[in-house]
Amino acid sequence: MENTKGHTILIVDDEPDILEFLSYNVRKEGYKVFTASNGIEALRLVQQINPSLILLDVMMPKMDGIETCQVIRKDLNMVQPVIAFLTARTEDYAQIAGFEAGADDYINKPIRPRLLISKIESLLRRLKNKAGAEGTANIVIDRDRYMVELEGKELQLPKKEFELLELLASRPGKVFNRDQILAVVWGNDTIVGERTIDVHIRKLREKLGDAYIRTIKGVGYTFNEK
Amino acid sequence: MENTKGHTILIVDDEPDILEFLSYNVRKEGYKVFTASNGIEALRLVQQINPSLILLDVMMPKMDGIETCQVIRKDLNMVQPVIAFLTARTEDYAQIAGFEAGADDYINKPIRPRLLISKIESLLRRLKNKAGAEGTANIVIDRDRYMVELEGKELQLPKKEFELLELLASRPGKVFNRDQILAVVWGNDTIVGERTIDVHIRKLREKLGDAYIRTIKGVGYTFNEK
DNA sequence: GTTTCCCTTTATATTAATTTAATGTTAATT
DNA sequence: AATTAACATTAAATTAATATAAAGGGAAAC
Repeated sequence: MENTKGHTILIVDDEPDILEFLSYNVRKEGYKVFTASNGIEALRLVQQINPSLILLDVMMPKMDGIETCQVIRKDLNMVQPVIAFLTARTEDYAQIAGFEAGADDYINKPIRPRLLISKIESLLRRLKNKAGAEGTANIVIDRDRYMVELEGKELQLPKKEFELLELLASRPGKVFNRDQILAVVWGNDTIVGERTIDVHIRKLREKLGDAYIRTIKGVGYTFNEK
Repeated sequence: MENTKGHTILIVDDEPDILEFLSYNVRKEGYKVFTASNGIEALRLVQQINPSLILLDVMMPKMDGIETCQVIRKDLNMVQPVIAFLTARTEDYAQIAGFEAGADDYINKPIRPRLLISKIESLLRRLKNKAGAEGTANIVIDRDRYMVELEGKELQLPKKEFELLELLASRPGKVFNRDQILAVVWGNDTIVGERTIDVHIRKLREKLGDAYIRTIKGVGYTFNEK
């Protein structure tokens, strides 16, 4: 397991003393640290340094933390960083507004270095898991090579099974009914018996494991949504 | 090396939207990403950043992907990167002279992020193992002499067999269906019987050994893949 | 002019994918 | 709790796809 060091962290606060105190302590742990003293400045920097984590003061002049967070979260072209708010204990309203803006965590002032570092590590660990399994299964379907990659394992499937899985996995969570499956995988004109789909589902489950395809009785089948 | 998996990837496409979409998705995985919007720009960048992998759009103004690829391949002073072409699905395979230009892979548009990442990983893995130790077969194809060198042995092949093998080996792992094979090897207009391809496959297997060409029943044939 | 070799076709065998059919299980409904 | 429709499961039967061997035509080589 790779450690969490080597990440870029952006710290944003309008008070120079706090900024210096925080960056000193975080840098000491081996992280690459950048600083900004307000939201505008932060937004400019974010583009360039692509931080994994932003520590964002809520109360700031010009553009406050919540607004800054919202702007970042709206930018779909950005690799979304983890965002933690720095709040004074008294600002309890900030928590509510903050979560809506897309915050991942809160750190209360005054900040104790030990706690800060431990929170940073925990947040970065969470970031790492985010990429892999978040709800939907980690499946790749390569039509070119007629290959299915599930949780890293490569699978070779017969034609019908491949196409059935391709359909189901094209929209994880969506329930496909039998008519839809027949229309896409078998074609609208071909007529097959009542149990044909079931048998193919069975074969897929044998190969993938039972966890991926779920039966919604009376409705159809759905992929994943673990 | 902060925030990267240690590989530098250059993405080249003339459409800003696609460029942004791709670089976002690749960057998210931790690669160091550079972008260029045409071949000229790409060539300039390549010198400076020494990418491990280039994703290269085929259709571009000024200098298209194929030409760009050729220039890179001719530069003997360059650490040769892996090059994957980005192609629209409509672009007829026969008319893409890509594998003669030295491409390592093709990725069809529209591009699905999951598949893209999986292909990038597979290509970079292949780069690591280089010299054909594991993975792709060690085959050299000499178009001028209709000569194939496989694992050290030299083979003289008849025209049709040669061209069939050349096609299959141009993209190890890709499954070519009968229509694609007919279009490229026989030409779109000629009509041959249902079993002609099989017989040529048979002859190739006789000469190469059975291990290289695999049948995907109902789909087509593929070269190598272990 | 004969021989050789490549390409294709044809006929039949072989293999694997797909479907059917028979029976067991589950879960919703009454 | 009984009923029933929907689905699961297995094995056997069927079909589709490809493998293989053999043979013939025709062009190029000798």
